[in-house]
Amino acid sequence: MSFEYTPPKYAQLIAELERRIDSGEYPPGSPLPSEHQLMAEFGMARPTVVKALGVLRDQGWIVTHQGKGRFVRGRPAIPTGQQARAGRELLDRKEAQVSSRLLVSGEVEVPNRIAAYLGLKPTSPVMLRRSLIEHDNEPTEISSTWLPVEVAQGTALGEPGELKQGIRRYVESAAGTALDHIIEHVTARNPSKEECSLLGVKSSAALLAVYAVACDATGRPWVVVESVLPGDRHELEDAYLIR
Amino acid sequence: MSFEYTPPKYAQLIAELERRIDSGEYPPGSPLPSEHQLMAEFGMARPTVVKALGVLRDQGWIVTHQGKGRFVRGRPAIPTGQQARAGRELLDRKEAQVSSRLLVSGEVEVPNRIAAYLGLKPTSPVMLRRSLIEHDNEPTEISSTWLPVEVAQGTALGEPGELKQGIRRYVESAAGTALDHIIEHVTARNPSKEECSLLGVKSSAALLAVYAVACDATGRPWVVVESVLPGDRHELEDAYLIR
DNA sequence: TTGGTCCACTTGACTGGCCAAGTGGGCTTC
DNA sequence: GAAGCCCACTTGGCCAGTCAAGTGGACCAA
Repeated sequence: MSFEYTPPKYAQLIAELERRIDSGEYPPGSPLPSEHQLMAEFGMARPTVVKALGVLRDQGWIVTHQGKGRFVRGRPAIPTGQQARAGRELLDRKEAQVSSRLLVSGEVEVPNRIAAYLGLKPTSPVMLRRSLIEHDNEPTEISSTWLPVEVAQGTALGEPGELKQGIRRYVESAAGTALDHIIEHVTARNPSKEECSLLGVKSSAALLAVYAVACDATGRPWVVVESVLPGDRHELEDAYLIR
Repeated sequence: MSFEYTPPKYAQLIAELERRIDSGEYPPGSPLPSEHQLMAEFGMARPTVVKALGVLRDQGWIVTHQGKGRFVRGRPAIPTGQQARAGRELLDRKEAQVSSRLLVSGEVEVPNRIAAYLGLKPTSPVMLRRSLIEHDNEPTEISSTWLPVEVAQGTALGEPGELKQGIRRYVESAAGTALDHIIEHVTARNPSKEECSLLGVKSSAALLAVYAVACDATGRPWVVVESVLPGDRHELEDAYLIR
């Protein structure tokens, strides 16, 4: 009895073709072997070859022209859809991973913007957990987590202790459902007095504010994570295919 | 002879299942009909049904559990991967579509940031095309296009006339290759004196600056499009699945 | 030389079938 | 009654083949 894992044939073909493109054996712009040639070389049926090539096309490795063939597009800008979006990183970041100092953890009256994102009335109470994050002993970011008090009850998010997991875990267990998607808002604004002293910037400085609204599959928002960064020290980067 | 277009069977199944999910006939969390049931209902072979369901899974409509079935995930946050990224919109926007006033079109010495993005030496000449864009008779955005003079020669990008197509068309014909991907940088900063008067903001205001670097498949940058927006009037929004 | 036809080659769509693997309920057996 | 086996049902992977549609070069005829 053998317990070895052998990946599916089509996955092996994907890996081999990716390797050849990456190594320069199939340079950008060059045609790939035709379906029949790949069938012969790898001993697969045509649907199997086509399935592998379809994945490579969806991932941006190749383009296809009916009647002509498939052509190498070059190394995808984003390694297989795994781009590090700012909002997702905020949700899954663990407090132990960064040098941070907890500023607030408790109930406050909800600010207008957060109320709009969470679909709450203007004076509702919300749980706020706010930390100052430092890099190289310099304050570089204020991270705030906002969620309705009903959701926060029973979680450790209102406690002063350090969180052992990312925010997403806590919210998903309290919500009883998986978080499905993020709606990200990016804007620029001037700092408040508190932000001036915390970040050590002038009151006329430009701050980059990122709001990540995490929703379940029905579109209901559960939590908002805010990240405030000095604009002169930070830059958001994102890469994607034009298609 | 008939010239009617009939979409492929699998695409018809995709459309029908999307409709049923959207209408609430298949509510979130509920199981989809099994492959055999769909085969019987729509008169398709199994691979055809599976192909349609695979697309729905990739687009985030459903999740699958081997041995159990496929389950509705809810309406995807992003309609079919067609999210409007800021950078792509800048590249394909046509000047006739927006109310704009051309400020600059000609050669200038390259700024440091643009030189870094384009991989040029600090004092190289570059072509700059800059417009002030208005909405509701109010200036709301300064859009600048930067590209190496060698690329700009022979295109209409240096001419004062209105561009008939999006920037991407001009650059692709001059480059002789297709633009493949965009690397987007977002940052916040204070306005220059010129930007103050053009946008009608104070010198302490916070501006949102978006830089879209368009590259070909080999990763070579061809053009940088910069968009400067007052932070208090604009907000970038983006939605994506958590996975 | 020019124009058009034909054909080989490519990918796209689809069928009908096979076996493997995961899940869960019912049945048998102890 | 409880543990374990069996089986029906599900999706995952794969094969052999058919027909349609797009591309481009070879070839032929005017």
